[in-house]
Amino acid sequence: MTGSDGPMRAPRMRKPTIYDIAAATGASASTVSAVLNGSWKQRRIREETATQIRRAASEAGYSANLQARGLRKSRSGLIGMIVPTHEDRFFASLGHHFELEARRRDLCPVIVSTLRDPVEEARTVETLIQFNVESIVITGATEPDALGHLCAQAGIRHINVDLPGRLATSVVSDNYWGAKQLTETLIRKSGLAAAKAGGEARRGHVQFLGGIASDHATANRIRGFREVHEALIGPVSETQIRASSYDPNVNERLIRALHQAEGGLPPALFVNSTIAFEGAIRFLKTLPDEAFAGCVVGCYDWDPFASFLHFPVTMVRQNTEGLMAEAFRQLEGVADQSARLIEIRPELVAF
Amino acid sequence: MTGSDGPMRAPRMRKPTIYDIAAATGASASTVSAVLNGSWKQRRIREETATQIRRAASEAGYSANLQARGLRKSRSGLIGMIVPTHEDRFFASLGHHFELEARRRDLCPVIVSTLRDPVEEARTVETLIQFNVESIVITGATEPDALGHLCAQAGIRHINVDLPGRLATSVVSDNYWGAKQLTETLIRKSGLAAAKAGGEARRGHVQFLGGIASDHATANRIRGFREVHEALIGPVSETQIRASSYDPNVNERLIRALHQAEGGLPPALFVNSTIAFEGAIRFLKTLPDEAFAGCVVGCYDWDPFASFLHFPVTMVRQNTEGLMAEAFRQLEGVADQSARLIEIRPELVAF
DNA sequence: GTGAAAGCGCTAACAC
DNA sequence: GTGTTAGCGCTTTCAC
Repeated sequence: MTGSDGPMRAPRMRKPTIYDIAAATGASASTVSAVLNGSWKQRRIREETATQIRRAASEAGYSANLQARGLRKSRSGLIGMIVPTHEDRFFASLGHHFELEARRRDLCPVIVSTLRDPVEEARTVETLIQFNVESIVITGATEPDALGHLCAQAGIRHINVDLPGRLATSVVSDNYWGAKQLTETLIRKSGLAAAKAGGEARRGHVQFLGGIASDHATANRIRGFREVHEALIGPVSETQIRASSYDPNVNERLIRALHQAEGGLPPALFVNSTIAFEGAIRFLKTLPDEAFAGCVVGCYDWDPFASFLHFPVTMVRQNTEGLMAEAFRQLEGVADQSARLIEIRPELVAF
Repeated sequence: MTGSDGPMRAPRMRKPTIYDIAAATGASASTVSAVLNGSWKQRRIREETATQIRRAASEAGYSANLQARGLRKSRSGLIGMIVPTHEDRFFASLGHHFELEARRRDLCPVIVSTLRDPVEEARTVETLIQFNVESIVITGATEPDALGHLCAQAGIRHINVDLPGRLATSVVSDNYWGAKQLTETLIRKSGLAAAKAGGEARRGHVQFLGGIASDHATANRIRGFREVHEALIGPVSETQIRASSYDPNVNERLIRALHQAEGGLPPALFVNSTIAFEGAIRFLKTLPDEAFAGCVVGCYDWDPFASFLHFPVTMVRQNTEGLMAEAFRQLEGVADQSARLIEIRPELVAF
């Protein structure tokens, strides 16, 4: 039993402040502050005083109150990111790289998911601003500009990742390019183009499934899909594109209905996002292996397990590390007023 | 162009404070504060003053400084959680339910991943404490008690989820029970017990792969595995249990080596965690379908895609929602000093 | 080399 | 019903 108020200090006792350390060492609060936060080089403090203070601080279990520091310096050392969900490989990976980049800069990463709910998104951004975060990374927001507006109003640097906005620089995947690559691969593998060239008649057509046609990513993927399809096969009909939702259940129903109406799977299937894919395979797995003989499957987005299904899948793997690295580069760059759009190419992975 | 300093206020201008609103309305700072933070019921403020203040605040784009409020009230309205990674279905799902529970209580959820790095874990918990979070949920920590100690020292309520500690109540999956179920299913499906009973000789044995034998979860799963194995088949040999890492690469090598040494797959394979499974299937997918004829596969943990591989897999799905709900219940309960261990049963999912 | 004092923006007595 | 005042714990001139 030492008389000290050391490491086992009873819970809920007032945490020690610089004043306690000052009193304990006979130094002043400003000296303690300087010693403990590293700003002491400018203050030519005697080595002896410094060590004494540091010892006292560690004995007392002192640890700075970051809210007080933040208030005084009007900075927080926090950097925020909002994502629609963590339960998705793409966003989880973006989050992972966000944390790495943040830590590399001695910032504390705060990621909050908002479930694609505009109200929750706004509330969250508002909260981050109120905590004085240094900057905000906005990913997969339903209304990037509504959030951009909140940030601009508060004078907080921010950047859109994945989905672009007009109020800040945006770093997005090159969805158009990726969709073209994927579509071309699917059509080639399906033999549809060759069949058409040879005058052969083939039942069914290339099907696009999942996502929301009006959102930026899906819109560009559809554009890429359409363009390649038109070049290689011909016009795309309305029913070839079913992009009304990311929801697994909805997409499960869609593919089932499609299968029933057509009496089989389409010769090629372009599934937009692993989330939609998850729904689709719930139905697909009920089919016998033979059902896949005449169907090639592609998925925009990547998942390690999806690469091991009982039929081959070509996937587009987005460059999350590159997206995040570029996002931080932009956040740190000279405040180029113009809201630029930067596109990062994904990678095609075939199995 | 209104003369107002409204929504489009130039970036980086000082954000308005209650004093600005006070000056603009002729009220005092405390009145403004009371009106704007809802604590005004006790202060019987005239409806007229209140609306006037609210209007001025919204015109000025006022939003409270949460660091100042937190400093004054010594609370932050934040609740922290640390996870080893977001790139894993189990932790992503835990995180998701953590956010739901937090929001239901009007707390701002802050999840930080620490990559199973003890140093990063401690630094992160320290930072959360410094921000005065209301409580901390610790999941998948390498050293729960080291973190528990930091929290106890700062008088912060905390709870261990998934991996138990001795310094705080722990809510964990019933790994022992889950492993028994899974092992029993695998042995039954493999026909090993029947073969043994019938005096038949069968090549190979049930293999346990992945995880770290010394960590709590793995240890209990091994215990369950061993117990059922001994009851149904007999003693477990050293080589039947390979639990040295979660790393996909390591486990890919392990299963490959095993396959080579035994000249085929084991009659039953118990893979511990989807992460290890991800590595295992990198090798398994290189094998022809016939290779799986005599091998039944199980995975402790669940992934939607893993349920659609080209061989059937039995999986254990942990009850993340239940774990998190119980964690919050405990955090809110009367500060029962004893560090209890609460186990939540998972669910067996067969495909 | 070090201390005194002001103030970051907010809340909560207490006064009137 | 509303204003005055005193901090919360820290950083930062400025003085000595």
